[in-house]
Amino acid sequence: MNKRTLYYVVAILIVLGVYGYERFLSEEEKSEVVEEGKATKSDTNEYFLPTSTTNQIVHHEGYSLSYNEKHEQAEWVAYELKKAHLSSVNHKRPYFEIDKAIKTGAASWRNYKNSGYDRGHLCPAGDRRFSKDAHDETFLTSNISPQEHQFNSGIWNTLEQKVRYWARKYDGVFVVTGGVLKGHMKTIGTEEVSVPNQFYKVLIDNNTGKTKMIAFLMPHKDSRKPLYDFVVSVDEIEKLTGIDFFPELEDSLENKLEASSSYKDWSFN
DNA sequence: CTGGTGATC
DNA sequence: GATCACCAG
Repeated sequence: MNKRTLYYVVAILIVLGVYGYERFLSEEEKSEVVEEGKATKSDTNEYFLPTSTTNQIVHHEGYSLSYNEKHEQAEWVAYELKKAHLSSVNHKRPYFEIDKAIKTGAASWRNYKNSGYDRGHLCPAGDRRFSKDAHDETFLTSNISPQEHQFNSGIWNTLEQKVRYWARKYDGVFVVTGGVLKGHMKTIGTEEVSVPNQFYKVLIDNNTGKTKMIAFLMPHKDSRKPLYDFVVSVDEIEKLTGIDFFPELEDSLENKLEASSSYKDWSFN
């Protein structure tokens, strides 16, 4: 065998090897995560996971969530948005699927049909564009909440884009998002999916040396106010939702950061 | 980017 | 039900 042929054979073997490995990974994902919702998560993910008020945490490949059966949606969705996750690859939008990992039964997408409300992503599809699987995984019904289109495509979208900006600038952020599932709420569909009156987003950056947090609380309506007008302390969101956001942080650091509603460490430019 | 709807097979 | 074309903020 001459040298040229040898290189050719080696190249083929590498391609087949990578293909086989990806197949292996996708099989593993199917059996463990999508169907069973078992606890496969990164250490970072585990460290920053909030508490669940409903005792139903489900882990997917690209995000974890706590499902509230009564309100037929997640009380929080949490994921790490790494700088390396940011991608300009476009994927075709899939159909929403009922999340089989929710043991009490996740809401059907039919509840949203002709409801007048968007199927608003909690973990945005735009944050999971680095692979088709990660992107498609955001189209599970456990990852959506009814949102007014003007809100979703307006100030909420602006906030989501700002999060991507911060992920790029600060080399990744950890994100927790949800609707405030309290008080009187409108419902949609036969399963009575609650329409939150407020949405929140909590961010922590623990990888640029100094740990920093920022939290947003927004009324469920579009606004032309600047984003920083919606900054609140993490404590305020914990008080509203009953969720403890970063229980595994060292207590004195947690107390100090969660009490602050300062946004001086976060660039709004 | 964030989304929806109507026609078609 | 799946797809494609077309629509809006």
